[in-house]
Order: sequence, then structure tokens, then C-alpha cells
Amino acid sequence: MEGSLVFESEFERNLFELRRSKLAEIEKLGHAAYPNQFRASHTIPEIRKRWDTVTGETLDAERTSVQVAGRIMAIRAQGKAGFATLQQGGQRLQIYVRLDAVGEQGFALYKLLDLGDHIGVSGYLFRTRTGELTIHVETIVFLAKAMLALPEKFHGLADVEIRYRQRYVDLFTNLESRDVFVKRAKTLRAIRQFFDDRGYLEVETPMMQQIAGGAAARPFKTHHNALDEDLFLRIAPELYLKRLVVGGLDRVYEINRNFRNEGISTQHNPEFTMLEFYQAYANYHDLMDLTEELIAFVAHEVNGTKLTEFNGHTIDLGKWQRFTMREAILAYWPHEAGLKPTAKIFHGAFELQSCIHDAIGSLEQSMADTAHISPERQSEVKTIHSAMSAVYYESMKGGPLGKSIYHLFEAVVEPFLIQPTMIYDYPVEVSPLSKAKPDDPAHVERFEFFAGGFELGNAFSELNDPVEQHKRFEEQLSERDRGDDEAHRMDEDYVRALAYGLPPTGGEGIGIDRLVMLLTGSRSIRDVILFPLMRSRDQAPGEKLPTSGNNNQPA
RNA sequence: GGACGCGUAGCUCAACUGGCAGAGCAUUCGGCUCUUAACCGACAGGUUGUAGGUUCGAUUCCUACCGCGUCCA
Repeated sequence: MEGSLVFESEFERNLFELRRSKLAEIEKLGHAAYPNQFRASHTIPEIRKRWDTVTGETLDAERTSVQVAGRIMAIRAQGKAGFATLQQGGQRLQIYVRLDAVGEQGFALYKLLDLGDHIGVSGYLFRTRTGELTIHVETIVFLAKAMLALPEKFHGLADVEIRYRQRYVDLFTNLESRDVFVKRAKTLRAIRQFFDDRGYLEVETPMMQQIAGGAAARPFKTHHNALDEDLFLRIAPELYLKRLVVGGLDRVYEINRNFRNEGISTQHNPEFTMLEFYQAYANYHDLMDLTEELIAFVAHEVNGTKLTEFNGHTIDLGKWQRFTMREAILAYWPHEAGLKPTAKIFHGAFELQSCIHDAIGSLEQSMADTAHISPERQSEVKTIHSAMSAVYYESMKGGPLGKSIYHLFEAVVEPFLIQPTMIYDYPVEVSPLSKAKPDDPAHVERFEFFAGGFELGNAFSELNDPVEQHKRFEEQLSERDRGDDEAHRMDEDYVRALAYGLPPTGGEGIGIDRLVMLLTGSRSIRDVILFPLMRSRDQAPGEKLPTSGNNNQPA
């Protein structure tokens, strides 16, 4: 068995052996090494909630008996007595063990205990001289041994890599980390309550799909052996959920994982959790109102307030602003990019190109003028400059105007949307599944919403004209041919579903991980995912990177 | 994929300009019947991420690689 255990060092191997011999001594005292049950009268949070404010005199008068289980997180022996701190349910409670109260057997067990061990105790509540609520132990039951050393008790586990890779240690040593995941669960519960209360049906649609559709992203590929068929992990549930609306499920929502084969960053994990919901007979204006209600409700359920601290900003999730995409570009135009342009730049590729050309020139002048601009702003300007250059280059190559406008928006507006903001009326070229505005076929009834400087969600009035949908897919195919490997694929069955008649429908997707980041003040998405994807450490160096040329898809 | 930064005892961190690799916690042993980052005394714990190079001498400088982080793409 030892051969299969992973020790970090000889130190750990020795400690493990030492703890095994202690475990054997505990068995000699008459305790099972790995007992299978303990009946507690209370959880530690229950005890704290009920008795935290009760005085020592009252406790002495009542002499309340309790049975509690927990993990030892601190232990202070003092000859023939001692204290320990038990942790359970994310909270801690001190216990007091003395020889004359627990007897020779009990005290012998106490002396064999280590940090990290699980025990159960029974005794009565009292307050120490310093006023701390404590269990005066009468019997100790051994429950399980920690065979490895715990992280340092004061600083906890600080190494982020170990926190992600060995989350089990992070969770019991850093209670702030535990809190994040408790809030994550509260977020999901609040979302379900919100939609259940409004007559939505929670559904589950395929995560393994023949055509990974519904979003602009590269999928992961897998293979079903019995069918001998390649499959893709879904990048979005969208097209299946709308099939359900065709089927008469007027209000549906799904909360589950999507998989996108893209880079990893503080805002991207290859698998992430998405909420998508669809409501028949609603349009994107209805969804904007619903979204404001939802986010405010969830924030309040999770934090008891609509305010949240994120990245040095106080964000009010109850207060929203709304801009059309074109308004936002003009409103957020960086002053280093020269005179604020007019709406004329959106009228044609030539106008947009000459505007961006001038802006790039102004930005370059600002970048050279290091004396008058703060270093932080310098780096922002540099980022805006490189993004704008990419937009210019793409436009000169003959890319669609709407795509350039969208990328211009991403360059100059998105990172600066700290307070909750809805951006609506998107170019049709970047919205192949959205319904066009009745009076403006170049734009669609779509909005995205932002807070903290990143996108949280995306919604639109669903395109339900099968002929138009088929045409949009074909346009996406030609974008693929132009080299955009994130462009949508054709999905004939989806078009067929639309042909049976999709009622006017509004649909929306919200990134749950990012919402939880916002609600918990977490700067990295990895802090809100229990087991974020990490590069494996145990591959042999020779097989580290697959050499190209076998079954890789063309880039 | 690129730039920058980090990697030292199980954990948290030191080590000046290249000159004997250290402390606290945890562990082990001894003492202590109200402590709480308990305290007091003693012991032990290291291939400084890996592989090379420069040097009389490398944790420190150089190269490559591995892992992580931040920013960018």
C-alpha cells in the first residue's frame, strides 16, 4: 500500500509511519482506527449560534450537555490538561480536556492526537476565564487520523498552486476559500428559485454533441467507440434549448458546464458553468428587465446586499445603465485617441477605417508622451492601441463592418464597464442567431451585460425565421472559410426545428463563474472553481507535448 | 503563443555585491490542570524546481527545460 502513496519527502514518509504507530496505540486503548459513525447532538455552527452570547453564569447554571465532532485545528497541551480547537461546518469551537474529567484512558487518547485528526467529544458548555465558549470534555471518541502534516496554522496555505491542486487542504485550512464555495452554492440556489418562481422548467440537454453549436468558440473533440463517431463537448446548450421551446416548453432553463477549447486566464477556464434560459413570447427588452431583477435578487440572497467589492471598486448590482453599442463606443472614446468621432463612422467601412487610422496616430503620440500620463493609463493606452490596430488591419482586409464595430467596442469600452451596464443593438454579422431589428436589418435585438470590466451575459430576441437562419449559417460558413475557426457551424436539424415554428422567444446566457467572482470579490476564475484545470505534473518529460501532425485539426 | 515575475525544510518566509543555507510554525523528546499565533528547554528536519554552463567557490550569474502567477495575444 505504501508504494501507492505519494509522499512529498522523506519527512512525510517518516511522519506517516509515526502516525501509523500512534494509530496502533490508539487501537490498543480500545478505539477503532477507522470507526464508521458518530452521533452529534449539534453541529459546531449550531452551538455557536445558540450559545455564543450566553454568559458563563447561565452556562454553569444550565450545564448543557453536547456531543460534537470535528477536526483538530489547534492543540495546546499543558501537562495533565489541555485545550484543542475543533473545526466543523466551517466554524471552530474550543474544547478543554483534563485528566480528572476524562480519566486515564481518555487522557492517554488526548495525548496521542495530532493536528488534523477527527474526534468526537461529549461534555458540557462553559466559558473559560478569558470568556471563550468551550466544551468541558467528559469523553473523547477517536474518529480518524491525519497521516500528513497540516499547513502552518497562522498563515494557512498560501501557495496558490497547491490551493488549486489540493483543494481539499485549501478548504479546511483557509475558511475564506470555503466561504466562496458556500456563496457559489447560494448563487445557484437563488437562480433556481428565481426561475422556478416564474414558471421555468429546469432541463438538461446534451453535453456531447455531433455539431458543437450555439456560440463562437472552438470545441473539444472526443470519440464514441461503439458508434465509431466523433463527438464534441458542447460549447453552449442554446440550440437544444430552443428546440425545446419549439416543442412547447415555453420557459426553460439549464445550469451546467460548457467546454471551450481556448486559453486559460483569470477570466477563462476551459470548462465553465453557464446558465441559459429561454422565454417564449418575450423579446430582448423583457430580458433586460428580467436580468436586472435576477442579478439584484441573487446578490441580495447571497450577500444580503446589492453592493459588492470587486478589484478595488464598489459595484452596485441594483443600479444599471444602458447604451446601444454605438452610443457606448462614442461615450467611452478614449481622449488619447483624439477628437470624439460622430455616429458617421458606423455608416461604412471607409469612414470607420479613416477614424481608426487617425485614432491610432493620436494614441501613438500619447504613448510617446510618457511625462503626462500615469504608467497605469500608459498600459491601458497601449492595450487600446494594439486592439485598435487589429481592428484596422481586419477591416482593411475586407472583414465585415459589423465585426469591426464589435471589436472596436471590445477595445475601447468593455474593460471600462465596471458598474453594471447593458449594451444593446449588436451588428448582425456577429449575431447569427439573433433576430434583426424590424426597422434596421443591419442590427439585431441583442444585448450583453457587463460589470467589473468583463462580460457576464448575452441575450437576444431569437431568430425564428428558418430561411433567414439558414442564410446566416451559410454566412458563418464563409467566415470559417476566411479562416475564422470560431465561426458557427451549419446545423440543419436546428433549422428544421425552426421550420416547425418557434414562437417569438427571448433567450439569455449568463456566466455563473464570473457572477460568483463578482459576488465574492474573487479576481481569478480559478478561485471560484473547486478544481480548476491545471497542467498535469506527472507526465514523463518525453510525452509532454504531442508533436503536431497526427490528428490535430487544421488551425 | 509572447513579455515579466516567482519556485529555498511538511507549511509561512529570510539569506546584502557570488563566500559555512537560517528563523517561526508543525514534528520528536522533556516540563507545565484556564490556554488560545500558549509558554519554557532540547533534538531533528535541505540534491535551494530539473539539467547543464561560468567560477577557486553558485540559492545568488548565464542557457535550456518543468510548474505556477500577472499582463498581453
